[in-house]
Amino acid sequence: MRALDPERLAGGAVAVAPRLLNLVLVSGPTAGRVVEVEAYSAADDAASHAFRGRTRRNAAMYGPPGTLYVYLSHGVHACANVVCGPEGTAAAVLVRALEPVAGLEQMRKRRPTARSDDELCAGPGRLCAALAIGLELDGADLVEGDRGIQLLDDGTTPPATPLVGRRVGLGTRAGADAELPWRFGVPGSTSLSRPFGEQQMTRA
DNA sequence: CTTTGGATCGTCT
DNA sequence: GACGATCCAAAGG
Repeated sequence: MRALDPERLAGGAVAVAPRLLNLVLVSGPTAGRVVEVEAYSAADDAASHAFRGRTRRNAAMYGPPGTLYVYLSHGVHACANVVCGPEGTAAAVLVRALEPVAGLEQMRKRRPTARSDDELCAGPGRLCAALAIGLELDGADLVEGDRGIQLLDDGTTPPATPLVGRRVGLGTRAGADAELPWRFGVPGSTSLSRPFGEQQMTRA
């Protein structure tokens, strides 16, 4: 296990997102391997929280690459993003699913509704619950790991050919391009939030 | 299996 | 005052 090379966070959300696959997110005694992510560009992406400029909520997105951006979804679930470069552009990558690696006992206690270990971190809200990632961690430095949460490289390289698909759950915002293939996954993973490919349209 | 609606609250209009 | 980058349980086929 070694610290994340900052170079891996340079280059914009769409370029960075697939490169984050297979890194390990560690939060206290719990840890999971990143198996699914989504890119959120800023100025050119109506689906991004930073599309309309800086606000109190999205301030962390304007921090340096490697900053953790946590927001509350539907007043119920926290979702975690990794801010990437170039610094100040407010580009970020949403972590959508992890494969549980350590602290499974703790995760099961935090997520009693999970039917199997594969479901513990299979979803942006789910993984935050399993790793106890809350709003209080917004703005943490994932490279230094100063606040008990860190992104590490255990030597596993990103998949040469990641799964690619459309982003999930985009709102009905005018201008948001739901067709963009900005969702990436690790082929064969059994911890994805949902399948890739020409699948369901949970939104009409 | 698919579809539907409720929960719940910080943020922005 | 409206609305989610979601999750889950319940109801319907």
